[in-house]
Amino acid sequence: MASEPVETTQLAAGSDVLSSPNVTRQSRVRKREDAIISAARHVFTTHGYVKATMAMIAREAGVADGTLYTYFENKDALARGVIADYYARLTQTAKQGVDSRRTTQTRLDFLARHHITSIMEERGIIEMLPLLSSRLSGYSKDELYGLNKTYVAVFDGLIREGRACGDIPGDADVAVLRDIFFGALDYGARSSLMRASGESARKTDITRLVNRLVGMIIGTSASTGSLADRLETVADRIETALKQVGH
Amino acid sequence: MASEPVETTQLAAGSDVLSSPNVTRQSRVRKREDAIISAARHVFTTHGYVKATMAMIAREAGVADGTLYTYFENKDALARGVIADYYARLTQTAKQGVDSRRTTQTRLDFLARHHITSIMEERGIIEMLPLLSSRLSGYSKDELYGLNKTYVAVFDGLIREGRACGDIPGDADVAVLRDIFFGALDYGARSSLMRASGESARKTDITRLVNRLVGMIIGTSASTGSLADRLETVADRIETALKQVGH
DNA sequence: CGCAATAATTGAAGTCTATTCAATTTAATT
DNA sequence: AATTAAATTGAATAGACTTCAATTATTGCG
Repeated sequence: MASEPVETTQLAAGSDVLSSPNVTRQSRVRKREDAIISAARHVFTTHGYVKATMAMIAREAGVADGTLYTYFENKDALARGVIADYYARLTQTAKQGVDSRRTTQTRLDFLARHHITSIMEERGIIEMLPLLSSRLSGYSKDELYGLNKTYVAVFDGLIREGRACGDIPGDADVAVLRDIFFGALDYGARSSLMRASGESARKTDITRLVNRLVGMIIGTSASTGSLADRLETVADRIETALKQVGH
Repeated sequence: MASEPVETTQLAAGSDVLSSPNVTRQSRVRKREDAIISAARHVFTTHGYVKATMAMIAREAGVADGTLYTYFENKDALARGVIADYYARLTQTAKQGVDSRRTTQTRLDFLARHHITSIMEERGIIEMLPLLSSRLSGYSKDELYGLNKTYVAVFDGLIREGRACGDIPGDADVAVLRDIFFGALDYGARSSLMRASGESARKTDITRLVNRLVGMIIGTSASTGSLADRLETVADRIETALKQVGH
């Protein structure tokens, strides 16, 4: 429809990004990617994934709309980029904090506080996760799956170490403890923010939850009722069998 | 641009919805609202909030695009409608199941299983929640906040009753236990689905998590007649499974 | 340094989707 | 049967994501 090549007016595109000597192309590209991710993080957290627009992000990053697409395939990929960056930072600071502490209890305590605090601060980011996790299957191929795995590995290591030196009793599946730990913290973050009470009230919320949680894990007494356990296993099998009959 | 009133061809709009006698307008409207919510639930769960389109929903509900907007203000409101409907059903079945059991242990156990099972089945629905919760403030005015509150009230009541009759030791804040309970179940549902192992593996995941969780709250272990309690749990589950086969 | 080749950037155009609204059909009422 | 009110329709609108041909910037080389 449009016929003539238009007189484009583009002036001084990257005027602020570069201008210092010996910056290689690669370094400038990396810098721009950072700028885009920062802008995206800001826009996503303030407006939410749905209402955030690519135009807003481009404007805040100081680039044209089209430029975003040379760095990220689409809006989805951009959001995933933001989350990936978040996980990287989270894992790094978590490891650091854990390493600088000695006892199992203080380490667990730190990890819990670190997690819930980060979540509450950058809540909008993790909220995008379920949106993006490509409908169930194929998620394990996703980069985010791996990043999440390395993050929670910090917790897993703590548990195993704690067991080895007798600080943590019981033999519950680490996966179960992990679900309880992170699940409670995520949910707790949400509900504390929703109550929307003041800063100090939230502090109290955090302390109560973290203490309880760590206490439960460290003080867990092993229920060794193997007979009962086996009974439930039997129930599992009966249920499965019945369902198969149904179909 | 378009000038002339067009010869519209609309034929037999509600031909399938009505056609029985003494259906009042109100009842037809209610039926149509149900149809829309059902269609929306289906489309939202299969495609996710973002990729689901109003046109898809309208088509599946058997109405014109515009009709959706006489029932729900916009896409957001429609999604909230779906969630509200979900919560209503969830609360009803939860209450019912709890009331039909006697001991604190079996009740808690049922509630946990009921929750995680429902979540896993209709996972896409609750995943929309964070998207819709109007950015923090003002959420307490939201209908969904109230519905969630009445739902978790079932758990709260259980805890208080359990304390009153000595089944649940300790004096931890109920809010903290609630965060741990529902948080662990939500998170556990996600991670079990993500591992995407088979049907029976997921059953085992659920059993492990629920047992641990209930054990932690009740104060655990094989102290007082837990074998008998667990036996009842097993009976519960067999009954439920049998009922499902029946349908 | 000048020039060709390559990479990055741009923004207008294309396409798809949520939402509106005037016209129309259907139900309730007198 | 006629009138009033409600519900429904679907084409039109506006705005968002994404593409791509044209343009600009950067690198490598003689």
